[in-house]
Amino acid sequence: MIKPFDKIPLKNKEKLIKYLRGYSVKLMKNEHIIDHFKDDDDFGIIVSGVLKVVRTNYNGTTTIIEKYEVDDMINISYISMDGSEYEIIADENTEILLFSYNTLISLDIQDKTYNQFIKNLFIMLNEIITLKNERIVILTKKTIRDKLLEYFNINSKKNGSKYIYLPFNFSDLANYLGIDRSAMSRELGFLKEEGFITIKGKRITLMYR
Amino acid sequence: MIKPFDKIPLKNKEKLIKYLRGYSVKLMKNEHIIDHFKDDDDFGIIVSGVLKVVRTNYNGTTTIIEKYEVDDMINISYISMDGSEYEIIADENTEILLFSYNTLISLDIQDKTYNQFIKNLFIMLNEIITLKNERIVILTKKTIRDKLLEYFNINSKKNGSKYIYLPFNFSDLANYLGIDRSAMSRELGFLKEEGFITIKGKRITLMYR
DNA sequence: AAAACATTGTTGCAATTGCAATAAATACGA
DNA sequence: TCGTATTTATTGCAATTGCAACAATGTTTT
Repeated sequence: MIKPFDKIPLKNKEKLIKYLRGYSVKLMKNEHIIDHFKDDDDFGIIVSGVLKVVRTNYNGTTTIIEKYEVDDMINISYISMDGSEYEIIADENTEILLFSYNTLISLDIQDKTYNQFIKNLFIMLNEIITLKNERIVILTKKTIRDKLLEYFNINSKKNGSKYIYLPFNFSDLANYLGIDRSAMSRELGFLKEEGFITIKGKRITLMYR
Repeated sequence: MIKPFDKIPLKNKEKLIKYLRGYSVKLMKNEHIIDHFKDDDDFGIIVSGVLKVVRTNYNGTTTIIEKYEVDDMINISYISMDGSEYEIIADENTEILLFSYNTLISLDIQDKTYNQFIKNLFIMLNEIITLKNERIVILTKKTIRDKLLEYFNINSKKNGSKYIYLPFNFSDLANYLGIDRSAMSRELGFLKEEGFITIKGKRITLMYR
């Protein structure tokens, strides 16, 4: 998996960051990013730690929408629009490198480091799109069962195995699939009963593969 | 809105395409793209015409998932995986420029045209991600009403107006929102009754703005 | 080890939704 | 303009789902 500064020597990296007027922000656990970034600086790279995007429900319960980890790229603008019900919060002490997206794309220089950086980001975006597409395919399925099976199939294909290791807990899975957790639990129960799957912790085995 | 070959003179563009071993494919209306591209060539740009991604239902009805028009970029690999229920079909006579994504990203040259091209694609991908995110936000809403209202809000914000002009028909809207068309029609009826919206053709007015 | 907290399982019930079938309205072509 | 095809509206009904409340299990902290 490619990273933002792959193939870029440390020295050049530092020059590049200066050039892009990137600056680092350090968040304590549970701090909100909104308090730190300026309007224009809508583009970040996680240097260390973890950021989570949470949605706070009308009744006060919060669910995690996404997680960003080291070397992930995050587009802050789409989440932090005013009136948004989403917030970006540090899940632990976290450092982010912030840029202005506009500065990034309006530079008109022929610089090897800069070009390599753009190219790395390009590749990363392409991977992100693949993931978003997968999620959209799942979310457009009509029933919980179909969503689960689609999720299973995609992930079983990915690692060429009938085993699936959930990268998060069942609560977050339900969230990712856009369904109620208890309803999902019920449906997983049916799938187990009918012999389609077995579950041990975060490992799901597809019996029909 | 940026295009793949912005800021690239025609002459350089032709050189670049040769360099990337891009080649053009012409599809007649209703032809499937699957018959034309090689495994490795998973990356295309629409030169003329329209491509549609359709999902064929178990009972034979097909729904349009996405449309690609001139200068749109299309990542074919994610759709054309075997066992996929999706197909890419020419909606009219269409010409596509096909590349190998791997060739594109593994080139290691310092060439102005090439770099500009990557940069353009980078910007385009970023826009695509914004759109995908919007759709995901909508799709994760629990009720039809909430999906509709979210869709309205996003689009009303976008053009800073209480009017929304649907870019497709209601059938495709239901599809975009991942819901049953008749159920959507019913809910739109309620929203009209309750005075939230009025509808005239493809124009929806938000009365609460 | 106990207590506090977090995650997962279960279930009744009401509300929402998909589905199917049909009617009405609109667009389109001969 | 008439007829045909496509799109949209309507509605009954069964199935699915979200919600709430609570139990059970697992994890972490003191």
